[in-house]
Amino acid sequence: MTDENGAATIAGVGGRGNPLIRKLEHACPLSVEDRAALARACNRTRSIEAGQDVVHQGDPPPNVHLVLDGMACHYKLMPDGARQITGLLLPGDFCDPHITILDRADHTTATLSRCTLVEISEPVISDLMREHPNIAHAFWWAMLVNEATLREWLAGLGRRDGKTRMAHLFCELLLRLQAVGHAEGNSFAFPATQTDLADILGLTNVHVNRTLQSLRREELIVLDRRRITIPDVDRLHEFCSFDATYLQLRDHNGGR
Amino acid sequence: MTDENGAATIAGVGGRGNPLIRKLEHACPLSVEDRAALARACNRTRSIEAGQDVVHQGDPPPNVHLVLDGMACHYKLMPDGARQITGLLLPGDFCDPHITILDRADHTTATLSRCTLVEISEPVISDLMREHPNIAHAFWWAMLVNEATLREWLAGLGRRDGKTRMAHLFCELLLRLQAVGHAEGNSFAFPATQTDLADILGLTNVHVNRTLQSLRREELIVLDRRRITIPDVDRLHEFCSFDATYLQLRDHNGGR
DNA sequence: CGCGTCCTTGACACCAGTCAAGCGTTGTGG
DNA sequence: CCACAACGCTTGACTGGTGTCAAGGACGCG
Repeated sequence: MTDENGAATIAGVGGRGNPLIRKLEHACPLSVEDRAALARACNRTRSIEAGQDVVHQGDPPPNVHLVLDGMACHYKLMPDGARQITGLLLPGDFCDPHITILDRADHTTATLSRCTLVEISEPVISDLMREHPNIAHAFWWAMLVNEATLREWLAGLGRRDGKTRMAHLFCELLLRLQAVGHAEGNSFAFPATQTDLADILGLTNVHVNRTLQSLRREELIVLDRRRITIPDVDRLHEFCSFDATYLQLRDHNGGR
Repeated sequence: MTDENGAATIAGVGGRGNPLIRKLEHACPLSVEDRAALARACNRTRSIEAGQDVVHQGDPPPNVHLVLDGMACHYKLMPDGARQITGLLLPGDFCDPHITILDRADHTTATLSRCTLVEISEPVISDLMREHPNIAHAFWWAMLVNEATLREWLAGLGRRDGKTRMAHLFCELLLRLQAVGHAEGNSFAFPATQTDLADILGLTNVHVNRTLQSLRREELIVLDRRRITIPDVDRLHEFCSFDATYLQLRDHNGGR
């Protein structure tokens, strides 16, 4: 389970490349000390392959997991075996820092691609928040953005059809990945399978396939070898009435 | 806007009848001082009639609103005018205590029935949390339960059909209302219209009507003059595979 | 080369949406 | 006291977005 390409990764997460730092700087400016403390908390990474459960529904809540690279998710299993993904964890994302307050997890955390993770214990989180007010503020901010995203997804499942729902998701992913420097222009890696996508959107894999084709036919997206490119971002935004307010991102790539 | 039957209400919220205190005691036991501090924060109530917006989507985040009586909700308006309710506020519920971190609200808060509300300013919240560790803990708990509920609703919209979705909602409401002493046995007031219910469940009012009839026909619920009675709770739970874990309630009516 | 996983396609069924009309209750004002 | 409007509830006929089932194709991996 230890990281194979460890050296490169560790070098990466210490500097400006650390997606956690990039993400939190959308909340408020961080001092050099803040950044150093965050980098220190990220020094023990591990790599997990795709499709692995990290925390099981019903388990007592474990340490906080942070994604440094790859794509993970939270999901719930319905009694009939259906799966609903309730959140995507992109680089820089972590599950609730105070999750340990609860008795048991209400959902499972799993990887959708090979992931580089960091596990941070509750005391370390608490120390970070106590000694670095900016970090405390940023953690709060991240938690509130998580919740706002949950509401946006809920509204989408309730009131959008499959096609706009999917388009909306791609708009969100592009922005979130750009915010942590994991997009290249208007394209980003999308390692999830169509079945995963179906479990995000509340559809079936068959219908996802058709919807995807429809979006491609209209050239709203390009999907090639698990990479999504959005040829005309404005057009896609207009198509699904995307409003990024809920993500609470500052001017992208701006920092501070 | 001031409370008309003010005296009675204020007397009520000071004692054990205060739904906020009853709710938070599901998180951890509260001392006499904790309870007194909470009661003090609730001393200025106001009454608002049904169907009024309290905080508008896009407004800068205002004070924290707490519901003492009645039913309110968070909703989002879709570009085509459709409404999706993303959360129900029952007695004892409040919107995120740290909402003021964000620039602007991503959703609207509105009443579904005549409501008794309390507005608490951010500094008061901060003081409460600083000087009463139990209250701080309980606020965290409440926020995490909110989020877990959001996930449960999301899973329902994605992976349950209309009938079980509705049944599941009624199971949740019964438990939440029992937890704050606003249910009578297995029945509770449900002031929302069928259109409101549709906006909660992601359905149309027409379909809600049919679904409701179906549940009544099978005697899973009784609905009479805006009051819902559940004749056989176990049967309803089984019907929709209800698992109350996400609500994180201690033994009901137990306290501590 | 053979197997597994994922993607693709077609035919058909059904849950839920749309449109439209009618009914009941409540509240209001002439 | 009745007329009338407003609102919420109910019903029917029809449509359509998605699900289901089933089969085959493409690709990667051992």
